Amino acid sequence: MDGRDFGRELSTAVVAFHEAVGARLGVTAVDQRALALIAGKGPLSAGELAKEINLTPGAVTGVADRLERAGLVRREPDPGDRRRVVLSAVPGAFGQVFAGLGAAMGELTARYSPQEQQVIADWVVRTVDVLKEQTRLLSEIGKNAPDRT
Amino acid sequence: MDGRDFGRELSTAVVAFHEAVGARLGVTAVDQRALALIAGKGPLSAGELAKEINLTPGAVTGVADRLERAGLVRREPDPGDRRRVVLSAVPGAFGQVFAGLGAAMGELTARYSPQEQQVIADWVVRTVDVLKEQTRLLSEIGKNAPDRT
DNA sequence: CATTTTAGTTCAGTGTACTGAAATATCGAG
DNA sequence: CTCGATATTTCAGTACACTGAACTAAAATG
Repeated sequence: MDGRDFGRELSTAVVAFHEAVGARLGVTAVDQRALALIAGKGPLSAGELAKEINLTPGAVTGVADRLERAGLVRREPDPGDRRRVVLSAVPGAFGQVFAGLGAAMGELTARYSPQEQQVIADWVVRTVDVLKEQTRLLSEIGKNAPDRT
Repeated sequence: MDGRDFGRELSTAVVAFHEAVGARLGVTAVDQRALALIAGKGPLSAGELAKEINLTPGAVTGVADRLERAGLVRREPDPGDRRRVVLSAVPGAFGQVFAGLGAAMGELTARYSPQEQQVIADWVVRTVDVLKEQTRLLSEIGKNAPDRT
């Protein structure tokens, strides 16, 4: 098993898991990426989110609707500018869905020695960087339409 | 960084990458899971694939159409039973899309010692198992509709 | 052979997420 | 206080994948 196959199996399993989560909660893959952004970068306004995920404002309303209905984000008017709507992740809600996974992963990780955990953490961090870079490349090249007949 | 966060960042990056690939090739997330199945389990008939990914035969025709158009699978009549259509992964085609990723991952993995690679491989395998198990759990529970008002 | 069963495609209908434009509400400048 | 600019929502129209049923072709059964 080399680096390639690592990725293949793992990424298939990850995608399948996300699909299951999405089906369970009634949110799309895009919604989940939006949630990850909100959770990661802190509260975002609808407009900021629209730019980040490259969607029209109208579509973002839909994203926010679904995430709010699933109990994953809160939608609050910005006290400083009441035109704005600030989306923030509901603390713990994300974790609640991923509770089973989080627990299982914690348990799994605990079975490795601290040095081993260090190696794994290092690999994951670097893998994430690689994925981000490759995603960026794909998106840029992807601006030429895929060749169809 | 503990086991939970491993998963979060990594899985977000994986999903984003898959979305980019899908957009580039004009295939859906489901199509990609189908491709992974075909590549992993060897050639499958349309009917077998339908059972595996829980889709109607009609939908599978669409999956096969898109994968074939993207040059990722071949569609050939089964010589032993000419009603059947066998879907097989086009060798290298998958790799061509994932070439950049594969190369980068190979390079990344090579930077670890054999023992470290062993640890990583072990962790990945177990993580895949955990993901599959959690996906299964979600899908089963998910048969109760998500609670909506 | 005739008949039934099985495999896959085609097609009409449905659901859903996206775009683009109009509507609503609030801010900031003069 | 008025007016133009900005943020979000609403809404009609569009695109697309899925279901279920009808259809075509080939195999198995008697």
